[in-house]
Amino acid sequence: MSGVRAQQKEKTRHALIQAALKHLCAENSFSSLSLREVAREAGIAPTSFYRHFQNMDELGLTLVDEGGLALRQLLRQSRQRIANGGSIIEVSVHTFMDYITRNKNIFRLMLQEQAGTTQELRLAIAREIAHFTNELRDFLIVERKTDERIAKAQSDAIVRIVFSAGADALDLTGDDLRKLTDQTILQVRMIARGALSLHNTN
Amino acid sequence: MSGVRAQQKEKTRHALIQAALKHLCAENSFSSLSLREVAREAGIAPTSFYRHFQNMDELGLTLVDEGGLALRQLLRQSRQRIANGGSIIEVSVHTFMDYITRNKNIFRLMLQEQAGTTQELRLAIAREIAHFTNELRDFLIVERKTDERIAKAQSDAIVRIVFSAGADALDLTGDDLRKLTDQTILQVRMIARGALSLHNTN
DNA sequence: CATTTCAGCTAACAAGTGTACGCTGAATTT
DNA sequence: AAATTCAGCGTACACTTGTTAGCTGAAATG
Repeated sequence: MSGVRAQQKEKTRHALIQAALKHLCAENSFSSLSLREVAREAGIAPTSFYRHFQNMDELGLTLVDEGGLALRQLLRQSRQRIANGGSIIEVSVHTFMDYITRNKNIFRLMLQEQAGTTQELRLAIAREIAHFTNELRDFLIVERKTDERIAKAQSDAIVRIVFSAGADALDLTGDDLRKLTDQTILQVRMIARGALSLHNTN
Repeated sequence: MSGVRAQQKEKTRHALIQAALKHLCAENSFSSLSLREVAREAGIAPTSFYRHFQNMDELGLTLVDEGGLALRQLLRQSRQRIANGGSIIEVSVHTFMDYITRNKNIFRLMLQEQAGTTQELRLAIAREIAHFTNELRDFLIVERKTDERIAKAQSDAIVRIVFSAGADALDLTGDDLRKLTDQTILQVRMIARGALSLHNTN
């Protein structure tokens, strides 16, 4: 029942995932990563790859799903920090930037394949982002009593800006990163204020 | 002096550019486009490609530059329409969406390679976007007397949102496209109002 | 008219790719 | 203890890729 065999299989599956992630950087996109490369890095024969994934796209899908999961967990932490008092905007943006700088490769994958070649991957990424947007929208409606149409546009705008800034954050460190983060916070504040203003006048 | 020869060369150079553009769609990214494919489509031998570009990256750079040029020209038109009266926000967003739907492939290229593998291309695209942002920022400072820091954040936010929405617009038509455009206008309004609000209180 | 230039060609290469096929041996099941 | 399963392997095949080297013939130059 312990499953020595299944355990070993899970292990090399993980090795494949790690191998793929390792090769993702500014110079190597996921779509330019070959099955053979991944297999080599993971220490198995190319043909053994098929024991774990039907093709590279399926591996990519797995990466996106795992990345999305990590993101959502972080968001939950973020919401807790807000519940304990603290600016929702500041905390959220900082949380997001932290996530990105600590999971650069997964985020890069999402950025690259968001406009990439494989429809399935594109959809998966769109789904992850929608997840993000919807949670924020619901928060705005329930906690902030925001009008639905406004809340939808507002959450969508915020997510777009934060993701876009996140893309730029990948190549920054230190003071530049701090500046970008501050500007992003300012921008999200703009949206929040603007939404409130439109809310009250319409 | 007429240059029958130079004329012919320019012609096949154009054919190469068109061939590359033709193959850009949701299913074929620029980075997955091979030199041989482009040459085949343009009707020349693979090796003749080198008579025009040193490598594929140089072709990509050319595409980005040409796309950026078209975009800037459109922006100028847009600004004229504003001078003749009309909401700057509405006109600008509509102009942008028009550009995208009419130049889908160039815009796709920019989206795909914005987070792509070739540094030179990435930088070129970043430059084009910065161009966009800077012109808007200057407009805000000069015409709208906006504080510089606010103007910078505001223009940056607007460009981020419009580009991001543009990416989604690529796959939409008819009513969906109209809805997205309307929402984008609303979002830009939010930012404008929020910027004004922050401007007056700080 | 003689010479030079040069866009485009063919042939060829080494390297890398995805994937089909069938084998092996250890883990698992019966 | 015998039978089955199956993760991983090696071999092999048919392609595609970028790039080199050298030729050709028409256009440009003097």
